[in-house]
Amino acid sequence: MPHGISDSIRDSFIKQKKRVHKNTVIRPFKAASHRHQDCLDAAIVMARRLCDASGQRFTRLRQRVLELVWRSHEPVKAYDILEELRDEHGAAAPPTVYRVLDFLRAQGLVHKIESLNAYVGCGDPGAAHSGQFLICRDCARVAEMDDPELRALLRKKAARLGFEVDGQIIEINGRCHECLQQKGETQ
Amino acid sequence: MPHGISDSIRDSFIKQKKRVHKNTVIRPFKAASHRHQDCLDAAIVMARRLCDASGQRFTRLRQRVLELVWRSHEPVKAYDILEELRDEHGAAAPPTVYRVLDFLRAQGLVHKIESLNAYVGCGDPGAAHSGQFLICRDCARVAEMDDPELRALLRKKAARLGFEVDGQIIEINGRCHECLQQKGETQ
DNA sequence: CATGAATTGTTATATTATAACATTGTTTTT
DNA sequence: AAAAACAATGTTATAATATAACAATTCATG
Repeated sequence: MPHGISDSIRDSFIKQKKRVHKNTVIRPFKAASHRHQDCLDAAIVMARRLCDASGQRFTRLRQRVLELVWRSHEPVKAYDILEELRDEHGAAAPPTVYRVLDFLRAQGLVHKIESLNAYVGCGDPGAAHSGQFLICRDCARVAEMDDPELRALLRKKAARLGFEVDGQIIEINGRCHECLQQKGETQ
Repeated sequence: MPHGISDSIRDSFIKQKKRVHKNTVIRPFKAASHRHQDCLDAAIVMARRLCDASGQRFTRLRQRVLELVWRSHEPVKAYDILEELRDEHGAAAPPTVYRVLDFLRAQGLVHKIESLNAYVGCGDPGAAHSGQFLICRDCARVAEMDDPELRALLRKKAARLGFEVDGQIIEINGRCHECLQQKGETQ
């Protein structure tokens, strides 16, 4: 673990590692009050660790794009990242962004939400997985699950047709807890 | 049931209706030898029925686009449809195609495969559903399931997070039975 | 510091989709 | 049947998403 990272981050980091095979929610809907800087910092720390471990270079550009993806819990569009990079950095063209996104996806640090053409940071980049996303139609935030039961059932149902699964895309639309509550209040 | 439709189509039509709530496979991988014209004819008959029933107009253009979507069991791209229309018909621009596809999707006659930006005919357009797709990476064909167990489990898992589901996108990548067999043979 | 490999920059273009308004076709009303 | 109202399609332009191909730079390593 690198120095200079707050205790709360180290704690959540450790908790996250412990929970990997118990808890299927790997990127929850966080309370509005949560300290998002911690999410961001933790994501960067994890990314650096993973890249170091696998001999990949976690360059300034890659870090910056990952930070932009983690700017919030809403999916981020490639061209929004591009615009931000241009503001900061002068040069930047679509391939810059897409290449970095491809890299981050290959490392499991970022997922693409196919139904939105947008990208979210992965809450558990250690384990390879394709993720199961809950997308709130009101606040636009995305939570990620990786539920083994779901994966197993899918595999079983597919197997009935003689189909061998090697990847799944699951994107669930609906309303998150917070938005449901708010809806209740205003009515 | 309209006249002039072959018995085999009527039979499969009836069978399909009977099976709706039993069988979760609503668009199987068909044997290479199947008479695809029957798939196509059945789709058109169903479409006309549904449109008649709901007071929508099943125009020549809409029928033609639906036929093109059903040209095979592989997903079809919007611009491929467009090109075909241009060949046949002279005038045609993107909005022509996208409007018709939107209409067909709204009627439940066609699904979009989000991960491919492509469209497939629905095997059970009567019941509203979002479908669960199996996509073969070798032959590119798509099968559709609508499995209540899967839907229920998803709903349950989402509910644990207080999330209310109102739509799901499930696209499974892998290899279909036929392609797995062929792979076995050649090795 | 030379070399090769990885990364990033640059230019151009492909692919997918929608906005906005004009025209045509079809019912419905009169 | 004419007019009004509405639905469907045509047309032009452009937005949004993504990749190809090649050049320049950076970086680890000998």
